[in-house]
Amino acid sequence: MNRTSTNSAGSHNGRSFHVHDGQAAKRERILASALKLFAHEPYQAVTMDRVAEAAGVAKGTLYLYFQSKDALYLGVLSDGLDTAYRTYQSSADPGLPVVERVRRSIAVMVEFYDQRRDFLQFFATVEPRLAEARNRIIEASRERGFNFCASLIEEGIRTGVFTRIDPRLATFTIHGAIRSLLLYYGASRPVSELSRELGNLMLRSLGADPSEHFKPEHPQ
Amino acid sequence: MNRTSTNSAGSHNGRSFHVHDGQAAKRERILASALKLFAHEPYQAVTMDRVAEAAGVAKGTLYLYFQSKDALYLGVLSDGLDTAYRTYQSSADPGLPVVERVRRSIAVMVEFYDQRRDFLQFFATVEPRLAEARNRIIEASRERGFNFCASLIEEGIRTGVFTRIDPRLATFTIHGAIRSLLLYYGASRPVSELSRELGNLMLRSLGADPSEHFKPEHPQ
DNA sequence: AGTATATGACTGACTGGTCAGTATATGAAC
DNA sequence: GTTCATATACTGACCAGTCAGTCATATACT
Repeated sequence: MNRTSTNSAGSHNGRSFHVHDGQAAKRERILASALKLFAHEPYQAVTMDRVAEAAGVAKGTLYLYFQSKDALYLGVLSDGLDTAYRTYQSSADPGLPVVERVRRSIAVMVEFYDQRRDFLQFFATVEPRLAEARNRIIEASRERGFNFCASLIEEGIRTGVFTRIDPRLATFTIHGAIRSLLLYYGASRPVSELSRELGNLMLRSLGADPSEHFKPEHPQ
Repeated sequence: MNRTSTNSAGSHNGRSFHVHDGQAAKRERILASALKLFAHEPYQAVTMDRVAEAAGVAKGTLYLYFQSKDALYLGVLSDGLDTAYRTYQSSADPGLPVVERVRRSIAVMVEFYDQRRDFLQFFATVEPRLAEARNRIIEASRERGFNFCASLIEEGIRTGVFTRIDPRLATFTIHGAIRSLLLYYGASRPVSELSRELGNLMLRSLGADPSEHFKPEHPQ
């Protein structure tokens, strides 16, 4: 299914000029161009010719890196999801109390998608019940993210910080909220502010007093 | 744009057999068939031939009722949104206290989409940044729904039932939560139960004690 | 030379939309 | 109630455009 997965990359060459930048970096360029297009137009409307043009390569080249249009679409998707999950995961700080970790998780995710509007848009309009492969990727990734969040909430319940609620339900609430917040709330308020307020909202919904443990933005 | 809108219908004929059911009812049949297809496959994959086949009419007939494939898609969309908003609106009971009205709104909306999984699926995957017309319909409908909800919350804040939060933010949270709840929560728990718990969750996030005003499911 | 990579004109399949023609309904005239 | 006339609803073979994917050729690199 995938070739050129994570191969060679930088053998021993010294040159990396403007055009001939690369081997596998070109794959990134194609993915980036494709994302930009897919984010603003439906699958159907994005032609391989235009992807090629945007990426600055010939159409045939696309087929050296991706088996098909579908595979390209899928590549964009899994690439983005991987990054998302890595970011999400890496921001976890086991030292902090649960309330803060929840707050932090929300903030990180909001920030992540806020800085990647294209991917957000793209991801928001992926057809869930589509081709099997596509489905499995999303499903799996969603589960990963959800479980991460749900177990956090579970811990909170266990330790008595949160009310006894369905962690899965709460997780969906949080993720749904972030999604619709970023997609539909205009630019009338700065995102960081919204993010904080959303955190409070969510913590309150979990039965925790958000003001209680508040500590203002300890730098890094 | 639309012909056969709400015309003649039943002149004076007595017969209405299985096939020759109708004039404008056929439009509904086409919309229903199209919805079923669009809900499970991307726009691209749904051909007019298959819509025609599913609706039991010839392809040409589709073009008697809809100007184009896009118009058909759009028809499915606005049809569903109209129904949604009407349901939403008609469930409003100005006599109830705010807390109960919020609870009720959530319940009604969850139930509505739960009974219309196809439309939910369809609606969830509509490409937001698509054709202008499509956009305007969704945008307008979303605003209507949001405003309805937001003003409810505003009232709650004014009357001191809710904490001072951004009503718009809270609205997005609620809608996002409903959406992701229905789309991703499996069948492991009955929807009515989830709906109630979600109501409590949301009320708590708004700063109201959900158990306080609780009254068990007054019939009708 | 030989290998890997890139190109872009070409093709074959697909599908939205059309339209000339058929079927059905309505109704008037006898 | 039969016949004919007119209007309306429907049909499906057909066409023209589009586009994913191919491949013979070219170019760069070793």
